[in-house]
Amino acid sequence: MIPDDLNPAQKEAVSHEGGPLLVLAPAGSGKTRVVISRLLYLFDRHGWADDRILTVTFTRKAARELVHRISRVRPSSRPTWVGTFHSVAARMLREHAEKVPLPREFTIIDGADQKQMIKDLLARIGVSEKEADPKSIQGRIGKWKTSGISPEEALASSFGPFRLQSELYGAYQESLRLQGALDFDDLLLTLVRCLEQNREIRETYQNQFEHILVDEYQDTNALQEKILRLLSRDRQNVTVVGDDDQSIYHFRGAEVGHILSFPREYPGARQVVLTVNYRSTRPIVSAASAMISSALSRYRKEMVSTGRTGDPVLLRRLDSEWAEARFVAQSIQKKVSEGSMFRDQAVLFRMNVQAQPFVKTFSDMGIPFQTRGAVEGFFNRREVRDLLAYLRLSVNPLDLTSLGRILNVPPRGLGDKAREKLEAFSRSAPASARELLERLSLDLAGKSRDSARALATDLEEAERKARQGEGPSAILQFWIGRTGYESWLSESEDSDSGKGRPDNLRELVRMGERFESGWTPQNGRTPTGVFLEELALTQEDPGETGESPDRVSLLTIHQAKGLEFRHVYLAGAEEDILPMRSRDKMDIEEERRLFYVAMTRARESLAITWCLTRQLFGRTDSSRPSRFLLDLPGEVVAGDRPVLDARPSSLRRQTAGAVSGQSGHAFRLPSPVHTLSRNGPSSSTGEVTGPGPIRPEWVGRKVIHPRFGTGRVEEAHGEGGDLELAIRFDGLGIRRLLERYANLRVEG
DNA sequence: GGCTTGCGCCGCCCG
DNA sequence: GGCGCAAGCC
Ligand SMILES: Nc1ncnc2c1ncn2[C@@H]1O[C@H](COP(=O)(O)OP(=O)(O)OP(=O)(O)O)[C@@H](O)[C@H]1O
Repeated sequence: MIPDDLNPAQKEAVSHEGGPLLVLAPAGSGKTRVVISRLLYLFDRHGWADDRILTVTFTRKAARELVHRISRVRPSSRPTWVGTFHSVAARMLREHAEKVPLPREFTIIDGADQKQMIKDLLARIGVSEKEADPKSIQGRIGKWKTSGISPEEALASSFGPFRLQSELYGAYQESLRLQGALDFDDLLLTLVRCLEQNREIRETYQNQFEHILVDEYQDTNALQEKILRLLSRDRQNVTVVGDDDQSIYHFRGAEVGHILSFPREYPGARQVVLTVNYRSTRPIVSAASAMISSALSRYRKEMVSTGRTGDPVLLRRLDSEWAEARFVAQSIQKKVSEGSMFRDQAVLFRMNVQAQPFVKTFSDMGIPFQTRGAVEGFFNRREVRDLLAYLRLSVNPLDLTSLGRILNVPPRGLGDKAREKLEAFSRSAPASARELLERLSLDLAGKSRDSARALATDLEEAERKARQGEGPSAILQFWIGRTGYESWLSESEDSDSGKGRPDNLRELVRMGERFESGWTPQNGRTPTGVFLEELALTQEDPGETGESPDRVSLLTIHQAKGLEFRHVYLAGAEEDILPMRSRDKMDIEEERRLFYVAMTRARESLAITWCLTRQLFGRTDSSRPSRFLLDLPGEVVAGDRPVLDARPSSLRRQTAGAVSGQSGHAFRLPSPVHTLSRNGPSSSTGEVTGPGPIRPEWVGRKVIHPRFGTGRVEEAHGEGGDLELAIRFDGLGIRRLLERYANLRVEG
């Protein structure tokens, strides 16, 4: 019943009875393993049916994986309540749609739809996007929702610039309601309200769930915490598992306080501590422990390795992001030639744009890879979003945002005029898309009239198809045929931006087909409805089988959470990237945790790279090594030294070679106190001069930059190609640039 | 009404 | 370097 190879602490956690349980443990210590074993244990021990335990995972992929692993160990059982808080909420809300009340086929909208709606609302009240930035409004609404603040409450307590935001919040909610739509936060918020207010529904679930397990508990937000409490029986039948050092979603409202105060908040809680990192070799464990031990305000945990030896953590400095990609590509090929698979390896980075050089380089060198960014790119293609809007409308005819999107796409004579009329109708008397279109046709003449009528008829047919259970592929085909979308695309296809658009349509249809072939009927749900929900909740191909082909993974660190790879390459360990400099504030502690999460994904080998220069948004800047590199103990790293060094690169390479040695000779890095942490990266404001000869003759010169315009040199150091200037540009503040890349014109 | 063109704006992390 | 949007032309 309990796997023999678990250690005593793990076994204790798995078999704990009576009262809430917290497993607070470091990376790779087998927390997820404990969740799975405990799930199986509880089913066996108590003979509970498949739907009596709720397991909450952080991603849907983790949920799939968990179900898969369970069915492998015990083919007879297939837990039916496994998912993210969002998907669990969506499911519960649909089960009780009439009582909430919500239309059963409510639409789940993503961030992009959300932004579009806010833009539409701003346009409606005649406020320009300069006066009110849609993105910050979106963010504000999200914060209000996560704090459980209603539009009325927001309005009552806001003043000044927040006034408009809170008014918009109200309008936005009303618009969602009329359209039968929920955004991500609404899924949680609506469920919280429903459970709070409806005792019957609450008790149904409390009775149903004998136990609730939550993985990655450190990254739950306030609403998710409320849901957990509401679903539990007096906070007793709950197991939570997590690591405060791996809390990396503060930016979207997660609060590490939930895990830290669990023992206080959940009466009688038992806490189990795991300390052995089974995942990684000793050097990786040591390096990661050292780097996280400098974190502030953490729950101090021990992390010990199994003693498994391995190569030191390889540090590598490169000239540019292209050199970085080439270096990683070569390392990957080397590992493959030594017997590893491509799928054993992953490249991790802080932000998606960093994937680009890797994508190009890997393609050129014939290295198979997969990126989430490409998938996202696909779903953000205009033609894909258009077609999905048609599909959404077929399932939920109240979805006027989708109607607005496709009203005149392809062009059918329903332009701005028609749109205005439609707006007016829907405001005076809310109605379905079809009703509105019929109404509109009465108000138009000629071709436009016919178009509106035809669209209404088509819509009716599509709705019927969806209701009768036709799958997404058939309905997509129907719309492609009816609208002539494909031929419109090929006609209007201009040289580059239209490339491959028809292919994307076909790919979308194929996705639908794949989904249908794996679809098993669920009570009361239509396949097209489920397809759309899967899409909304994952932004992933719902037809994806879950088998992993032999490809290298290109992932952001956030995406890599909870995963492990034999070989990991952490790219872009640079100031302003990791840690990332954000416009408003930098949460250096969260950045440190990100670095820690990245390192601890590696089982056997870890290489960390940084670049001297990097092209971001079309301009080349000099880059400095991440301050976090200085926290890695010299005994467990090899390779280049992360110091800010302005000497010519030829010289630098010689020195580095002499120090590092190829075969992994350990060396001791200078103590951080005496080097970078005092006058290096932490002073990215630019007052401090970096090493290298100072070049006073440059200071005070006026220069012209092709982008930034005129500026004055404030500081200069370094020679030849490594001459670095700190220039104060009018209105832009100080920028540090390498003279050789900056294309400067010097005046006077 | 529909299409082109040029300009401004941005820059993250996500269910 | 790429996208969305407003202006301006057919
Ligand atoms: N008792 C054990 N003996 C051997 N290997 C184990 C044991 N427990 C866990 N492992 C292995 O250690 C690795 C990490 O386990 P798991 O993913 O469950 O850790 P985790 O604590 O959830 O990690 P993280 O928090 O970093 O995501 C897995 O490969 C797992 O199979």
